Amino acid sequence: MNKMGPLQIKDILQTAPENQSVVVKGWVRTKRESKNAIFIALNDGSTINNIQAVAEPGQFSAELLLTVTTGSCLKVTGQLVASQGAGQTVEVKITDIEVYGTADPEQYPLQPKKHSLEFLREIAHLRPRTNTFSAILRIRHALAFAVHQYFNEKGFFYLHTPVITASDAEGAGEMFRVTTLDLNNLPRTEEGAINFKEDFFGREANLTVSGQLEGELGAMALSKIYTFGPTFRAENSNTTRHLAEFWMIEPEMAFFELEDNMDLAEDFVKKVITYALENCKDDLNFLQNRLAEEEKNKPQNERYLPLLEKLAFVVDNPFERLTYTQAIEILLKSKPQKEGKFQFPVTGWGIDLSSEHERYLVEKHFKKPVILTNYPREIKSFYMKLDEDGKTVRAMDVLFPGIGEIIGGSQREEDYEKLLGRVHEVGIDPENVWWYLETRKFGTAPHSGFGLGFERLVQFVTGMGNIRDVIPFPRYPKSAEF
RNA sequence: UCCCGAAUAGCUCAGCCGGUUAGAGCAUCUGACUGUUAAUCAGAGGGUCGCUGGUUCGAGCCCAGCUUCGGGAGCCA
Repeated sequence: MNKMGPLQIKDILQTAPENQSVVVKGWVRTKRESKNAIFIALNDGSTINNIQAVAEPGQFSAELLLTVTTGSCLKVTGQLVASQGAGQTVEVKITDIEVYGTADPEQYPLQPKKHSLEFLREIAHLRPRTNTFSAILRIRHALAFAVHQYFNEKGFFYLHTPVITASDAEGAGEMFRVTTLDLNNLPRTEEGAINFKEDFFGREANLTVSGQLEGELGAMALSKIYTFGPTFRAENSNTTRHLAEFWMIEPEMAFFELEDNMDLAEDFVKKVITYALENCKDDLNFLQNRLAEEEKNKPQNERYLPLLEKLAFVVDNPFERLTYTQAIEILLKSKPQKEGKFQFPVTGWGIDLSSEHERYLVEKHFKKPVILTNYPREIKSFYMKLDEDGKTVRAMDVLFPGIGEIIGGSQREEDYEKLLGRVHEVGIDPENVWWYLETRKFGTAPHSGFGLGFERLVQFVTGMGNIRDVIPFPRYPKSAEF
C-alpha cells in the first residue's frame, strides 16, 4: 500500500521507539529552552496529544530558533527515541528543522494561556488550533460518522433533500430568501408587486428549514431514509442553543408508528453517543477535565456529573416516556408551581410548555432524558397524525438535560382528507404542497420520522454550554464573519 | 425581538464617593536557572478606558443614544 502522506502524530506516538528516522509536521504549541535541551511541543490535530521534539543548544542558529514560536508551523526530521523525561514515552531527537510558517508572537493571538470561549469565537479562523476546539471538532466528526454508520447498518438510505426550496409549508420558521434579482432594480408586476416570475426559479425561493417533506417522499418509496444536511432558520434567535445555519438529521420511515419512532430515536441517540465514548476517549477526557475546572467556581448544588459519567448514564438508562397530559399533571403538582416559582405558571391542559417546565421535568423530576408524547393538536404542526380523540397528535419530543429539545418528531398523518383539513386549518395553500398531498392519495402508508439537531447532540456529548462553540463557523444574527 | 448585565493593556480582570502620572495576573521581550511539561525566578515594554454627544472647574466613573458581547426569555432542532 502506498503511504498516503506523512505519518501523523497520533500514529507516531503509538510507535515503538527504535531510533528510526521520522518526519513530524505540525504546529508549535510551546517551546522551552534549557541549558542542555530545547523542547518543542508539536501538534497536528490528529490527536489532542502533542509530540515532544528535542534539540541540543547550539545545534541550530539563534535566528532559526527565534522563528520557532507558539503557532508557527514546522517540519521536523529526527529519530524516534524513548523519552528521558517523565510525561511522555516517546520523543523526537531532532536532526533538522524546516520552518513552514512563522507566527509573530506579538501578533499571534493564541498564546500559551487560558483564553475565554468568547474571545476564541472572535478568532474562529484560528480556534481549531486550540485543544478545546480540536477536541470538539474531532468528536463532531466521530458523531457524524456514527450517524451514517448507524443508519447504514439499519437499512436506511441517505437521501439528499434540496437546500433550496420553494415551499415553507412546514412553517418551521422564518426563511432566508434565495434570489438573483437585482435588489436595486426590482422587476415589478403591473400591480407594483415584485415580479418573481423574472427570478431565477421563476418563483419565490428560500433556503430549506427542514428536509422532512421531501424526506417523506423518499420514505414512500425506499421505506427508510434519512437526511443529514444544513438547515437554515432566519429567526432572530440569540440563545445558546440556536443557530441560523445548523445541521439536521431527519430519518423518515414507512410503516413506523409512534412507538417504533420513539424506540428508534432512543436507540439511535444511545448508539452514536456510545460510538463517541469508544472512539474519542482522549478528547472526552480532556473536555471533562476542562469542565471540572469550570465547575470548581460553582456552588456545589449547581454542579453537574462529570462528562463521561453523564454520557454513560444516558446510554445505560431508559428514557422516561410520558404523555403531554401526564406531564401537565406532574407540573401542576410540582413544588415550583405550588410555590409560584415558575415565571409562567402552568394554567392547565393545552398550554405550550416553556423551557422552565421542560427543565423541571428533565432535570428535577425525572433526572434523565424524557420523551413527551401526544401533545394538543393546536400547538403542533399540521402534518402530525391525529389521535383518535381528535384532541392530541402523535408527536414526540425528546428532552435532554441542559439543552432541552434535542429531537422533535411524530407519526405523520397519512389520511388524505384529514391532512387536507389540517392544511386548510393552519392556512397553507394546498396548491403549494400538492406533491406532498399526493403521497396520501397514491399508496399512502403509516409512517413516522423525527428531526435531530446535530449541534445540540454535539453540545450534549462535549458538554459545551453554547451551541456556537460546537460548529466550526457559527452563523447567527449579525454574525457571518468567517 | 424582549428583559438583565458587561465593554479599561494582546488576553482575563481590579479601579473606592467624580479629583494629580489608570493598576494586577497571564502572554510578549530581555536576563538568570533548569530533561523541561501551559517550566520557574527577576526585570522591561505595552492604554484614544467601545463609539457619539451631554452634565461638571474636573469624567474610566454620572446621564442619553448607538454598537458589540454575555446570560435569560420567546421561536425551535
